[in-house]
This record gives sequence, C-alpha cells and structure tokens, in this order.
Amino acid sequence: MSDRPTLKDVAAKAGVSFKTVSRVVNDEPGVSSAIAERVRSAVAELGYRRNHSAQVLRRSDARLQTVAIVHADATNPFAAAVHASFERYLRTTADTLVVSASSHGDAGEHDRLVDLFTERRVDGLAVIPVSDSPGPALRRELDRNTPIVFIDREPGVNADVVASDHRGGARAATRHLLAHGHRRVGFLGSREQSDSIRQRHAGFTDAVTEAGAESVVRFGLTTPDLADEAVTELLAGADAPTALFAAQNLAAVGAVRALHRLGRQHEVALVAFDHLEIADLVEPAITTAPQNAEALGRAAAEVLLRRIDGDSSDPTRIVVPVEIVPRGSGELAL
Amino acid sequence: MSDRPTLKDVAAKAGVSFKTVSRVVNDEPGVSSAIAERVRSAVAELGYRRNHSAQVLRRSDARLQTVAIVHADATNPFAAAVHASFERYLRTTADTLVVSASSHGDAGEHDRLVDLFTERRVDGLAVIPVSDSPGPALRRELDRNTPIVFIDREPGVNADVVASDHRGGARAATRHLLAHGHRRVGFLGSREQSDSIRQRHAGFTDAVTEAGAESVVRFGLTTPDLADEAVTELLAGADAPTALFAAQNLAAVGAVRALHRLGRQHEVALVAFDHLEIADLVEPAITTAPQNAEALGRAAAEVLLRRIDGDSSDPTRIVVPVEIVPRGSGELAL
DNA sequence: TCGGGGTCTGACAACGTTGTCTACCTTTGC
DNA sequence: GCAAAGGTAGACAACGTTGTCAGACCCCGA
Repeated sequence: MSDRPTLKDVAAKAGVSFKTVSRVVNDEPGVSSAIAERVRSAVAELGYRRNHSAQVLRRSDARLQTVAIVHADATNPFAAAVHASFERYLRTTADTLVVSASSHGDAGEHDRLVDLFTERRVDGLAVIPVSDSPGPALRRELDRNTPIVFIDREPGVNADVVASDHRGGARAATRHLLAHGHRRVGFLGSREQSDSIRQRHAGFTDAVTEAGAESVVRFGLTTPDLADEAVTELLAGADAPTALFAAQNLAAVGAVRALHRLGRQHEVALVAFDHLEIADLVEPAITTAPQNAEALGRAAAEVLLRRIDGDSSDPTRIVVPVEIVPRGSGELAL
Repeated sequence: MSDRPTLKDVAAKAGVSFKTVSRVVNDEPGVSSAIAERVRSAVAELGYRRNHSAQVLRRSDARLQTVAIVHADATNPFAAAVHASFERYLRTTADTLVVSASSHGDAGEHDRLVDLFTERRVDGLAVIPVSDSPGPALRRELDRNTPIVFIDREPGVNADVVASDHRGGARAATRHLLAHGHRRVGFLGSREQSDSIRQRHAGFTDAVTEAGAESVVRFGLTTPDLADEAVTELLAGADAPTALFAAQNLAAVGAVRALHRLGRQHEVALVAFDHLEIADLVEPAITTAPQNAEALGRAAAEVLLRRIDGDSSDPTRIVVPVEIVPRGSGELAL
C-alpha cells in the first residue's frame, strides 16, 4: 500500500503546481475550468487519493470525521445491534466514519485499543466497558476531555453514559408476572458482579417486595446448561416457584430448555430480559423485555456528537426504557 | 480532541530538545538515563501520545499496523464470528489493529467505506462483498495492488478469496440425507442471485443426480415465514419429499417451525446449511453443516498478512471445508 | 499607452514526527 | 597534556497536505 501518487505527482502529470491540484481536489474556487479539467483527468488516471494523515496533520484543529467504538465483544448480537444503529446515525447525519475494534473481553486489550485509537486521532470514542473501572489510557482521555460516551455498562467514573433501564425493566417484567396471580417467583441471574445484573435483581426485588410476594434467587447461571440445571432443581423443590424471571438471555435459553424437557412450559410462567433469538420459535412463545439497541446506539451517537461539537456541560446519564413484549409465556396465570 | 501535547511541549517541560524526547518515546539509544527519566515523567505528566498521522507521514513506507475490514452487515452473527477470528489472529500474531465498518448492505456505501479507509492509509483490506462486482474505489485499489482479501462471497474479479466450500458442504449434507434411505429430497433456498446459494444448489444437485434420486426445489425463501409456507405446501403435495435440505439459516428456521406445527418433525428429515441458533433447542435437534467462521477469519488474516509482507504471487482461492454436525433431524431414516 | 482591478496560479511555511548530520563534551590512551 | 574516540544532544530536512501571500496575466477605462 505504498507508492501512492501525491499532489506533486498529479501536478507533474497535469503540468501545474501542486497547489493548483490541491485546489481542484478540494473544490476551491480560483481555478480555470480548462486547467481543472486537465487536473481531474490526471487525478483519475493516477488514481490519486488524498493522504488523510497529511491532511489532518496540517489542519490539526479540524474534524477527522472519524469516531471509534471499542467493543467488549463484537459477536454479542446486542452489541452488534447497538453498533449498527450508532454507525448508521453517524454516517448519515454527520458524514462520520465509525471504526471499531473488539477486546474480546480482555481489560488490558480494551485499554490498549483505546490507546491505539487515541494515537490515530479520532474525534471521539464510544466504549462498551469490559471492567468496572477505566484503564489508564481511558482515564487519561477522560482527564483530557476527549469526547467519550459509555454504552450499556457503568464506566466506574463520572462520564456520559447511555444505558438501558435495567432496574425499571426488570421491575416491570416481574410486576407482569405478579399481575397474573403468581406469588412465588424465581430469579435466574448470571454474573452477580455485573452491574446490569445487579440492577435487574434490584428491580425484581422492588416488584416482589411491593407485592409482598416470595422469591427464590439464583445467580451464576452463565450458560444455558447451568440455568437448565438450576431450573430443574428449583421446580423439583417443595416451594417451587410458579413463575420465572430470567435476567439474562443465556439463562433464559436454559430455562426454556428445562421447561420443555419437563413438559411444564404451559404451566410455569417465564419472562426473559433481553432479546431472545428463539422467542418466537417455541410454544408458548417467550415474553421478553428486550433492550432497545436501536435507541441506545442512536442516543450514544447524539451525545457523542454534542461533545464533539464542544458541549462541555456536566456528564449526562441517558436511560433508555425497556418495554415488555408479551408473547405467551409471561401471561400464563397461576 | 484537540490541543494534545506534542514532542515540543514535552521537550519544553523536560528542558531538552524535541528530538531527545522522540528518542526516548521510541526507545532509541543515545540518551542518558537521567535525561530519559526526566523526559518520561514529563510524558506521563502531560499525557503525551505520539501523533500517528505525523508518524506515518514521515515514515510513509513503514507499516501502519492497521488493517480494515468492510462488512456487508456486521450484525450477521456469521460475519461477526469471522471478524472476531480475523481480529484475534492479527492482534496476537502481528500486533495489528483491525478497524471495521459496515455498509449495511448498500453497495455505494460499501465502496465509499473502501475509499475512506484508503484515504486513511491502512496496510490492507478485508472485504465481505455486498455486490457481485467491485465498485470503483475497490477496483482502483485492486489495480494498485493494495493487499485485499475477499471473504465469504465471490468478488467478481480475480483476487484472493477465502470462502466456505458451499458446493461440497451442500453435497455432503444431501448425501447424508440420501444415505438414510430418502429418495425424494426438497431444496429450500433463499436468493437465487446469491452465488453461495447457487453453489449450494449445485452441490445438492450433484448428490441427487449421482444417487438417481428425485428433488423438489424452492428458491426465494428469504424469511422464516416464506419458508414455513413453502414447506407446508410441499408436504401437503402428492409427491411430498421425505427429507429437506435448507440451504440457508432463515429458511431452516421456517422449516423447523412448519415441521413442528405439522407435528412431522420426527418423520421428515432435515439438514440445515450454516449455524443455527436453535439447533439444540428443538426436538429432534437439527443436524447442520455450519460454516467454519474461525477458520475463515484466520485464513483471511494469513493471506492478507502474506500480501502485506510483499507476496505478489497469483491470487489464491482458499476453500474452507464444511463439516456435517449430526444432531438427530438429519438421521431420520425413511 | 498606461494604470487599476480582477482573475488565476504558484511559492512558501507550517502541522508533528523521524532520519541524517553535526557539534559538543567527556573519557581514554599515549 | 593532547589527540582521538565515543557517547550524548541538538539542528535541520523531509513526509503530503492546506493556508497565506505575492505575483503574473488579462481586460477595461481613462
């Protein structure tokens, strides 16, 4: 990817000075149409492309029309959906290139990616945090007032955050179950260390407490297999719950599997937080409380653009509501 | 993101020339340890980061340690998995940053992204094509011998390609069905314009022909609903197939739904091309022929690195095998 | 014919970095 | 005590681009 033609090469070919070529490629006035035409054909013939590095070096105050998004795990469909919305918004409304990279869950790598994007000078950063506190590079950029927005997870510092209403969504989902007469509800959670899971648990507890109902709580169900086991065990117990709230989608998948294996899918109610690929493919279909990835991505883009435009007001926290989508499994009455 | 400290700022703070700072930050010899220490603390205090643009401008022959991948649709789980593998390989073995962007299926945008990455000078490009022929920017870069590898789909030009063995995989899947005694097999395809679907159809035909069996072919099943309808109709017909080959995963989802609704899931055999989220969640579990995303991403990274390293041999075509994963639905005998 | 004004073009500096070259200062060896 | 050698530091140019400024040219009116 070396040996690219420069302004000088084009200028030599067209028989003009390189500044004239610069004017033509930037559509600046003050070039006669005859010469402009000659330059344009030289540009086309050589396949000239402006060197972005040189451009941003010269105009170091100017926008780079580039923002980066650093993923914890880009293969996560939810993260991918947020990213897609973020990218679409920035491309269409601000003509900005969105570049991304993923740390595959490694905190050190995550911070290193922030560093690499910083070196490459982007206008702003969107970060899906991978740990509860920012690494040194991220901290440095926050101190420097680099436009940064955190998505989905708490960054552990006072900064702009766009996140789903985990607590409110979980509360609504649990109320939904209680409204169908259930008095004993199970909570299926994954990593208790995760803030969003804790929030969902808090929402669950809100609803259970206000209704004076009973609850059974299981954490650590990070795979469908573990959730399957847990549900099997819960339902075999003496005080088996009659309704389940799956706080995370892998736990939900395991719960569905267990219910179907036990043949109790029409009897034990289930609401799952987050989008579920299989929601419509089983009978009864699964009632979910999906995060609004589209809204999250868009909100993050808006916040970031505002910061890039120079807004220096206090950090904001944008909470995107989570709506219940009834499909059957959550409406099974006691 | 402006007003970043430069070498000069650090130099002023440390009371040395900026060249000395340059030496320190690049770990070059010839700086006394006392001064180096003073410089390092100035670097830390100011939060200095090298300006990548200036660096690559000065050393315009050097590696940028950056490659880009242009997606047709980054929310496609298969594409995301390929990307993850590609990224992991390049980060760990070549210390290279992988940046990406997605065209969301728009051919013009796709080519524009190639252009934007070109302007930003990357070492190489990986492209998941969105149309059957390259746009002008991509064509220009191919002419320029920019390292480029195409993934998954045919680019429509003579270039490096890494793709699954669609034909071989489909042939093996169909043979698998025929080996269980079926003599009449249905083909469920999505867009007939798509080269990979055509390849899978060719593989299907290979197997049917060599076995002297009969086939029913349906194209255009681009959504689960359409596939559901098609399967319902096929199975109601006089010469209903006793086995189905779903050439694409959305078609497979629809087929599963139809079979379950009709209660014939234990009777009509089914093999699905590609990974299926729900494969293990239904009874019987679905036999699939999944593309090996990990191998594809890795192979693409290897090819690209070789090109970046200067390999100028003829374009290669790497075909990654597709293995059958028996789970039950494909082993239902006639 | 000449000057004034406008239009077009080019020379040059600068962005932040690295490579080259030179200069200084210390040390070493005789 | 002095020259040579080595180690350390800085001056300067260059990368490809854009902003500033000056100059060349032309047309027109006096």
